[in-house]
Amino acid sequence: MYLYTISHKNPIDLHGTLFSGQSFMWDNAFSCGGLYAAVVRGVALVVSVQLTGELEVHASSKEIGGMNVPDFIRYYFTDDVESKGLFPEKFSVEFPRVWKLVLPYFHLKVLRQEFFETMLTFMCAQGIGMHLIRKQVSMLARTYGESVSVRIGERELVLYGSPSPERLASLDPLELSRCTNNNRIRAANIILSARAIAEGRVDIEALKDREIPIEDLRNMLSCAGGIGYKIADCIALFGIGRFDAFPVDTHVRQYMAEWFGSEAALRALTPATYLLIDGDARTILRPEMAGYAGHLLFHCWRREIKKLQSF
DNA sequence: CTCCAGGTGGCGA
DNA sequence: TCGCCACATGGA
Repeated sequence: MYLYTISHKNPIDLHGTLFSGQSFMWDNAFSCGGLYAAVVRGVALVVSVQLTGELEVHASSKEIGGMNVPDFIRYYFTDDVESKGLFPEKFSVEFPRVWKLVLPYFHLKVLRQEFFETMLTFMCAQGIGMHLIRKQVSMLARTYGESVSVRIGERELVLYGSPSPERLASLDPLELSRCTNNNRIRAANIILSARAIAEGRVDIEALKDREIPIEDLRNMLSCAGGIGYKIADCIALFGIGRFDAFPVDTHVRQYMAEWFGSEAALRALTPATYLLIDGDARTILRPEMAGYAGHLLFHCWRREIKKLQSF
């Protein structure tokens, strides 16, 4: 293991709500007591925040995806995204009550996670509670992911990476459904998507082209079975780093109605309604950062209003 | 028991 | 396009 002490510009707190996206849904990457551990691109990472505010990082390799560890960590935790610029200037004046509520959530970071890992975890996140989603993701990793054993001082940790498309491609839906809440339709859809990637029928690098308008990207991603607008936007936001993607789920719909008076958000979440709410959000938030800011609002809503404990 | 959870897709009117 | 319903499980 290699040890690094990494300075960063923006506040990063590994406690509680801090982690965004499926980072803390991803049970293999846990963040308890200020500690974060995960396998990223085959490299084991154990990260903790020091009293000085710096990050202490144990890594099983000096390099991750062609980057040195400190650079990768700052990239992965989106240290380049300034929390000050997430909301429009006038937001605090137009919505003072929401502004006051969301202020404590500015330390929350949306992570730049892997494409297939993001697709897999969010395909498991349909109409069920966070608890069950984590259970599926955890079981998928322990059953089909590659394990990496690491030693941090006296602590022995066994971490599991996200399953590769190749590993899942050859599975039978009935077998995989043991890890997908017994939902065979979901398992079959995951296998189909895994095959498409493993066989090179989906060009992931092409999807990462920043020139693609977000509505085009959403349409391209939602072509696959089991992926609608919401999951497509989640993949774009968390798996491609498209912070302009604004996933609308049951919680977002609720706060768009309650906090911002969106008429569309009062109606059932059909595809047409989805696009209307998306449009409303872009008039309230900075379009290019709508998803990132929306994610702070998402956790704020769940914790402060809905009083939910789970992340 | 009922309702809701980080939805999607098939169906009929 | 819109309203139901199945898919599956678990917690409040």
